[in-house]
Amino acid sequence: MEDLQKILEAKGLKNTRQRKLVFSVLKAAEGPLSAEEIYIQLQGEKINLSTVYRILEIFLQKEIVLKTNISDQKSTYEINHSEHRHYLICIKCKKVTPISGCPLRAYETYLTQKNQYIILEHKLEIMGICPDCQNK
Amino acid sequence: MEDLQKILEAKGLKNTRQRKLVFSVLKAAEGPLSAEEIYIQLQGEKINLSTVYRILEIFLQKEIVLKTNISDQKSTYEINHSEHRHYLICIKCKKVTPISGCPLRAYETYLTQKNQYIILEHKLEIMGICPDCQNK
DNA sequence: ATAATTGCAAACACTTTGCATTTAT
DNA sequence: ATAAATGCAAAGTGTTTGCAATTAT
Repeated sequence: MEDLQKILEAKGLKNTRQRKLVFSVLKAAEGPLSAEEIYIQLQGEKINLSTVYRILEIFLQKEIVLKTNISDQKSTYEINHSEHRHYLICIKCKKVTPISGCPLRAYETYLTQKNQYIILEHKLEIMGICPDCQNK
Repeated sequence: MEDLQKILEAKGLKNTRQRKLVFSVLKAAEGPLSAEEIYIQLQGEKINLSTVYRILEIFLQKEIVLKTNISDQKSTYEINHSEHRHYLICIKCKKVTPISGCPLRAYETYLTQKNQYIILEHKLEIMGICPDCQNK
């Protein structure tokens, strides 16, 4: 957790109990989590759901987390390992599996040239049926 | 619009005035539209926003449209040209530009083998700054 | 000490739903 | 004639906000 302290300090943010909590939940998570999922994992701790939202918002601004809209309504958040990641999403059990590597670097270069776009980032989500659900 | 009539008939759905309207707006659109954007384009016509939502929902089930969450909150919809598409999204003006071709077919094959996943579909969104906004 | 952060409750934005009425078949 | 679709208003989610109280520096 020393990570966080330095990061926050460097960005002029206070190292509060609630921020540590949210950060630790995200750090331990396998995949992206919604604000509510984080909040639920913190039952017993004194923290408000709106505080979770505010923390995620400021973590996002400071690029400590990434935000995605994998599923329909809820946004989800994950630690921003600068090396970026994509996920396989099982349409049956909703399990989210990280995949290593990104197939799009070369393609981005091509697109930049063709469309005169300055490309900053991309989101890729691949949906399918996971091995477990195939055997049901 | 004869398209729609046949499609609906084949799926046991009624060919209503409202469904024709929503379909025609989507057909004319350059990129994905939110329910509200569709509704706004139909001002003057007698149609309710909740009807737009219901129509989009049933079009989605019947695979007449595709649904995405490009931006934060609102879902957007587009005609399901079976040949699938991806978009460049300008982070400044929010303009959505379709790109031709999909760079992921080969990669999907590779993933299937590596992860034992049955891959059904994917979403790819590429964010950047469009040529117009670069000159501002 | 003081500026930033939090909790709480209330507001907001997007979407869904129940039910009576209308419409396409 | 009848089952499906719509309009309307009300309820449901997920998220944001104003303000007073608390907390990290």
